[in-house]
Amino acid sequence: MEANEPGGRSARKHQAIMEAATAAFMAKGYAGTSMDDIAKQAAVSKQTVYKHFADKEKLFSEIILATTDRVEAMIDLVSDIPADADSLEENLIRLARQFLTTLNQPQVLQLRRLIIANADTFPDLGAAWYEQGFERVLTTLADAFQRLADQGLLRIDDALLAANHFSGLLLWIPVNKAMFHGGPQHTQTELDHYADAGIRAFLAAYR
Amino acid sequence: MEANEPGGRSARKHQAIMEAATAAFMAKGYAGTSMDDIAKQAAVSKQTVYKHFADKEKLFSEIILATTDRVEAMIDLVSDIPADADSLEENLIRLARQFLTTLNQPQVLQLRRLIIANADTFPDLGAAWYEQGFERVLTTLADAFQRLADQGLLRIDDALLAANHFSGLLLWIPVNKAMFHGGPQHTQTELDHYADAGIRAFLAAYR
DNA sequence: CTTTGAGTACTGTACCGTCCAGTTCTTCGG
DNA sequence: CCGAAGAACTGGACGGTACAGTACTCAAAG
Repeated sequence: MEANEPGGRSARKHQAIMEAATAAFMAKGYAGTSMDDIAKQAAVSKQTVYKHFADKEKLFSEIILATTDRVEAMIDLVSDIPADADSLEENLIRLARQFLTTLNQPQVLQLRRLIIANADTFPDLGAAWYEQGFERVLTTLADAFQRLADQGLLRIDDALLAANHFSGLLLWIPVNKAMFHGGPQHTQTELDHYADAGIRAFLAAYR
Repeated sequence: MEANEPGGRSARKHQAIMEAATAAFMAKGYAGTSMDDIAKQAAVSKQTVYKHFADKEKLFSEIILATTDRVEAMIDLVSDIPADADSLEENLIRLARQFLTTLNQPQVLQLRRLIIANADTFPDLGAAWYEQGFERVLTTLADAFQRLADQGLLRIDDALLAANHFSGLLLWIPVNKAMFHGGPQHTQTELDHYADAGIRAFLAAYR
């Protein structure tokens, strides 16, 4: 046999189910995805799915919580802003553009929609994802802003509030538009424009 | 006979179905609501429901589109900002507080979630609601800002962008939090705090 | 040889949309 | 004002389908 993936057969099946379920839920939503679909897509018998995950809800929960590790990239992105007075605007614009581009990826938007859509049925899940994903990025960003403030580059009372305003200025419009429409609605050029304008307003308020 | 509601029997039934369906969809989502539920809740036979609405999708569409008239109140709210230099901040804060309070009503949040959750299945519906609800308020707000700018009270290049920034500063955090959790998460005091802080940042950027 | 999985049939349930037989409301001619 | 034609409504049953989760047999991995 091919020892493609490490970690025994069972672990490989587990992985395959996770990946198939993630793709399926993302594409067709919770109610729109059947356990047969997932089993078929994972090239696995339905019995095996139920061996690894008690029921559909458990499977969904694990899928969603497993995605929170994707925020690590965002954390890294916002954690180190160079403390250089001359190039502050330039650096923030670069950060803002990456911020916007990352959060406008179809996968990210789809995940957002998936969680929001099922926040009624899985309130704990939505709350957990908000705290472990959303708020972690915000507090990290707030820390970075606080450092810039300590060095006199920004004028900030409440760093967390500043981080909130930062993301609100950048994200409110494009993310909302994407939420109500099927998917991303903006070209890279438009996103960059939002980023530039947002940073201009942010610096006018906080420098 | 009691002539409770005007318009013949048929019109009354139509109304009852609309109301019951709205309540049911809001509470339990599209997939979670059965046509039998709606009929029962409206005190109407299922046959009658299908007499008035071709199928479940049509019913849902009409329900959602009927809610766009609620934005009239918002339009009125933002359309007339007093052009008084001395009390500009005060007036904007009052506007911001009403803005936030209105959009944090459970019904409004629930409606948002309902539309977002089904934007995959009903893309036209999401787009229509975004344009007729969301964007109408934004353009009205932009017009109001433009008038203030013409009178020298604000310094604005792109009025629509300013309106976007206005709402982003105010709404991003509380609305997002509410989207991921079950319902509203904030006390009136917290909302007012967000409003005050948002306006402070807005005026720092645009006055 | 034991554990795990494949394949598949099966149970029970939920629900959309239709049909029908009988009842109630509305309307309109007389 | 009266009473019949006709439209709308009721209530329940039904067909068809989809799907969560289980049961069971047989093959294969370790």
